[in-house]
Amino acid sequence: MTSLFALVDCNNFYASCERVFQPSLNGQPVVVLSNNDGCVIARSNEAKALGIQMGAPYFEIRDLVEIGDIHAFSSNYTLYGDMSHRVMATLSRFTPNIEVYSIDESFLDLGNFYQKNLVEYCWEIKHTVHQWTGIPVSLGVAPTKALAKVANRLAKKSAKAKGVLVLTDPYHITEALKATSIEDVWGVGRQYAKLLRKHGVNSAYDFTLKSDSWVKKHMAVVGLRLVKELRGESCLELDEIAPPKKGICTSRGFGERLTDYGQIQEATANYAAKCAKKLRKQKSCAKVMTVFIQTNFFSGTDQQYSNSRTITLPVATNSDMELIHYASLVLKSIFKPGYRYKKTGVILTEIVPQHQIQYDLLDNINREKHVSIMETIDKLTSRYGRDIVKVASQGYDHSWQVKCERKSPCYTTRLSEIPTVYNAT
DNA sequence: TCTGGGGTCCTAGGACCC
DNA sequence: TCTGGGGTCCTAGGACCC
Repeated sequence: MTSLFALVDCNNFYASCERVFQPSLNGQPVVVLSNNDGCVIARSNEAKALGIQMGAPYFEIRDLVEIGDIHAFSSNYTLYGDMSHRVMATLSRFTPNIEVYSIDESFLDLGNFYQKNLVEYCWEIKHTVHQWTGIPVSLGVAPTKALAKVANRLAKKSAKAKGVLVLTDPYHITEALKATSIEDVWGVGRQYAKLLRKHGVNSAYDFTLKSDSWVKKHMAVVGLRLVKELRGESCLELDEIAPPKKGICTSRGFGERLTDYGQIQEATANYAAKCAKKLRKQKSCAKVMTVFIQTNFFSGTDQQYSNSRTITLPVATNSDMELIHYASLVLKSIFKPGYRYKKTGVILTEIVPQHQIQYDLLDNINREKHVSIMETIDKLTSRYGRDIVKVASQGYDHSWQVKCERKSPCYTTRLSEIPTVYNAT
């Protein structure tokens, strides 16, 4: 049987989410900003047309925002996550086999759909998603995932395709590959693009003409898989079930530079609690923790310092109290006074299923109690909102928190309420 | 003044063992 | 003091993704 994949991609996803709830912004330039309102991470077509680049620092366009020529939003991941679920649920109606690849993209297995009128089916998918969720999507269909990516990109670019492109016959596939420059190929980043250009590879088509041995030598097995996919040989399967994460990280820049240890400690405690929550969500515990701290690399005037330390925990855990405790200890050991800090983060690795923990004979923590406390906290927060209950060292001042001055309401989910502080001792 | 955050996979090289 | 080779495990770093 021949394989066939559709790549469904939400157009300008974050910007589209904002527009669903403010339809007056349709046809207007809209951008969404990164944490701290630092730079542009999503743009509507109108914003792209104004020449605003991905990653452009916000201060470069602030004037245009202030006079109302561009509408800018702080990122609102609660809203985008919920909208993403709605889109994916809608897509699941169209095939039993779907891989949610990222917050705004899915691969659909259409292997059994060759006999269908594929173009018509794609249009039906596109219309239904738009009607049910308000989000515009584009579809690219082809015999491999890498080719479906190529098709999807052209579907968006081409005025004729209008968001749907089915690539099944060899002639059209070749034409599509010729029309795709090498840096636009999925899996070819800046370094590989440079290397390939140096060797005369300017398009995806040129790439398919390179020998397997050349590709393997310069781009290892990942590159080899990619070039085969572009030639139409399917090497990447549909991964329907997301495997549990092997590393979990929470880090953020502060709203302003911090020098005070207490504030940095509070931020770090909150990041540790966020990591713990992500662990519990996938029913895992972590055995190794890294904490890092850094000043602002971009500053030409500030004294620079950065450091990190990794520790192995006595017993793998997903408890807020325990992870906060260790994160605070590690932070203390790497914090040096006298610097203006920009960012800290907590990274957890050696992640194991929570029912497979190696206990330690010398362990004197009442783990059953921790588990039941965390279950209670999770229930309360899912019912009454994030931060309704927390560990005392997480504080409630939050002067370190990221700036998000232009955030839209969480239209589709419950709002947080006033926090109650839980004492962990 | 202002420049994101969270992941994955692969490889080379060193340490260590027999 | 010199003489090997092969295997495994771990880590750091590089490449990529959205």
